[in-house]
Amino acid sequence: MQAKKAAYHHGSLKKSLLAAGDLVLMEKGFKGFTFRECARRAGVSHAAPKHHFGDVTGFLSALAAIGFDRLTEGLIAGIRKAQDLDEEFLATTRAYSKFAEDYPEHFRIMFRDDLLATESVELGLAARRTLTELTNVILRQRGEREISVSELNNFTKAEDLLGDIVLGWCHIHGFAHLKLEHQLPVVSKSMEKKVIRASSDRLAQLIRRDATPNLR
Amino acid sequence: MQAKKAAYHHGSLKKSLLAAGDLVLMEKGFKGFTFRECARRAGVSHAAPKHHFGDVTGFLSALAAIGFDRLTEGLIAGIRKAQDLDEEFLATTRAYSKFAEDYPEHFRIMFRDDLLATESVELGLAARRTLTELTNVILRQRGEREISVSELNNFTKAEDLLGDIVLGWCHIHGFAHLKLEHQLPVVSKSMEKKVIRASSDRLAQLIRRDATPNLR
DNA sequence: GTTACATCTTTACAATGGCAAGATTAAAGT
DNA sequence: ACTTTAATCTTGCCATTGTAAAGATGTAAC
Repeated sequence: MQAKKAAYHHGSLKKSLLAAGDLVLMEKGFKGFTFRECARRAGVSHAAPKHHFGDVTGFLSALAAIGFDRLTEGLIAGIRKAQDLDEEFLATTRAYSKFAEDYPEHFRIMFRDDLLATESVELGLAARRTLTELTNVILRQRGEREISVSELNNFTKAEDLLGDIVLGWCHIHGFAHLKLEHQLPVVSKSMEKKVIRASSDRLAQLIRRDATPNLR
Repeated sequence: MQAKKAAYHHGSLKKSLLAAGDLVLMEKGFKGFTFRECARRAGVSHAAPKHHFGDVTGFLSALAAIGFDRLTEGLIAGIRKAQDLDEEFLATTRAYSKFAEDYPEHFRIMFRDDLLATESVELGLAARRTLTELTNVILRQRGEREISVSELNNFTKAEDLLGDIVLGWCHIHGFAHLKLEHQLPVVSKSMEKKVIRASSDRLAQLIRRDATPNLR
């Protein structure tokens, strides 16, 4: 039954290929990531993936979408652990950075516009789910009502809120990215912890301080 | 004389290869970037680059170093245009982002630890020159004395200052990166300008406000 | 039960990075 | 001046890759 026989029609090849690609990305990294290797692991011929993903770009987009979903989950889990609003922004920063640390190769392809099929709705939706989570972090800091994914578009038109989102996300993303690529001028692990706590807290303070007081 | 005859010994192949690689990166992007194409443009055989750069990693590192130097120059030029300290941080953010816009493929390889030879002193120095420039932006905001490249190591040990550098650089880098990869939730160009001005100014204010008052 | 379609394989092709062996030239000894 | 040594570049080679085309196989629709 679930013993994968060598049937001509695989049955769930798309899933198997994604699982294989996910592994290859983690084990061999983007450099060692090849279409053919993924096909080999899925136990099919090297041309099989074409029917499901088109070209490499399409395949990477699907893997990037998985990455975004994993990031979203990581953010939710990290936020849940935060005791109160004071710790939530720092928790978000940490969760975001932890994802980059745990899935560096995913993180890399997720933010590579040139390697992805930007028209992929699947990828777009996954990215929007992540953005919604980040937006809600900011909204809570501002003491405002949270939104759902479907409301995202309307909210990004408010200049005030958009400014806070950019302020927060740029910091969070910048830290995770610079750390991942070893560009941060930090000497020790403990120093890094102190620094990111300090800067996150200061930023959260700033966002809350400038928010309209009557709403919180 | 300077008419490049087909001499067996090119004379300045390293330079020519770098110039070729620079162009290929800009014209064809990282995806179309190949060792052989660069060799072709330089008018040498496909195996010639090996003597000068080893493998692709080494070659990309040299190109990344060029990118960092270009970024450093862009930062200096942008900062010079700023009228006063109030505008300097915003000017830095813009210059950094402008570099990412003008040289997207350079930007991409510059922050790809896995593609570069991290042991390259050339690359390390170029990156440190950029970091020094950014550090000085923060130092000026704090009303403190600027540093030279050689002093960089000592200064990154001060937790207080390091926090401000991380705060500033993460924002600057995060914005440039997210914008380059089209992940910013901005609707219009004008909106983007407003937002980045607002967030940069708020951040600069924060850095200055928390700096020790007696020093400025 | 036949026809259309989706899925997967096989084969082929041009291109790439890296290696090894050889050709050519410059430089350094002597 | 002559030889030797080392640096530089070429040629030829190999395994590997992504993509395309055509064929094989099974599924589903009619």
